[in-house]
Amino acid sequence: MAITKHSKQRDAIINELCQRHDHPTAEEIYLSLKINMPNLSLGTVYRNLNMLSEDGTIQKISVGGADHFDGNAKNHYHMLCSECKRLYDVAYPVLEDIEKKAHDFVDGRITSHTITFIGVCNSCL
Amino acid sequence: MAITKHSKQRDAIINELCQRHDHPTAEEIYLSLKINMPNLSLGTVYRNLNMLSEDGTIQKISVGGADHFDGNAKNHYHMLCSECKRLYDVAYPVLEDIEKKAHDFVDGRITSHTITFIGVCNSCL
DNA sequence: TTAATAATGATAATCGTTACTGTTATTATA
DNA sequence: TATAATAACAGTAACGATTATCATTATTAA
Repeated sequence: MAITKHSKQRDAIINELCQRHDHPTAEEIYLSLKINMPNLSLGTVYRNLNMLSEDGTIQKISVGGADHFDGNAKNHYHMLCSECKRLYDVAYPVLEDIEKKAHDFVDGRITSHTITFIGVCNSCL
Repeated sequence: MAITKHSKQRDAIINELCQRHDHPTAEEIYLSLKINMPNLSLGTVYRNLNMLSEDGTIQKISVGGADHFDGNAKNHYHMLCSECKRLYDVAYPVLEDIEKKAHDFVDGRITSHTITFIGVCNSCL
């Protein structure tokens, strides 16, 4: 089902996600918002995050364990700390031509790409 | 717990994973092996796949939904078909210097990287 | 050959996520 | 601005993937 009607809950979810840059999980967003919206439902958070990532307003990031969400819809890269499992933005310039170049190595059509660096963040070192 | 003792089950899992190139899930491996090992346990498959991927013998690939496993431990890239969710190898040359280059954009140490192309495979087009 | 214990099979428990259901809020129209 | 249609909601049950537990079996070293 596409988004047609407005809702306070969805506004709050988008707002929360755009204000923080730590790529929270659905449950982390839920816990943050529940303080001021005591009868918010976890299912509502999941439903909205999925709708928003399907229509390209936000990004869903699957790196094992729980999915993370990113309010920045523009393609960019991430680093996953293998110790604390936190996910960081990496401002490495996006490889604009990699999808075109990769076409020769693929049987099909490429629509996007992701790069994830794995390592250990400074607070874990 | 690190691997110390030998087991038929682990041999069979490694063998199965190295013979096929379709990046099966734990359950797919389990179902294949169960034909000739009727009392193989799914937990055994998971336990061994995790141990093997921890010590670098195989790769675990998390792309949403169930984890996939790859008997080729050398770094290489993948394409995920957004239609059928199958995972394909992409023989795009590995960007040997990207981790060094990315270091400037990261607070921490990078140990590896993955690239996943998203698209639609030929059998779905 | 025996003793120590890693690894197993079977199953219960957990975790993240989705589906269901009756109620509420939003929106378009009279 | 009342009414009707229905998207979105809260609460909860169900689900699929994975991990944990535990008694038994297989491997290995002495």
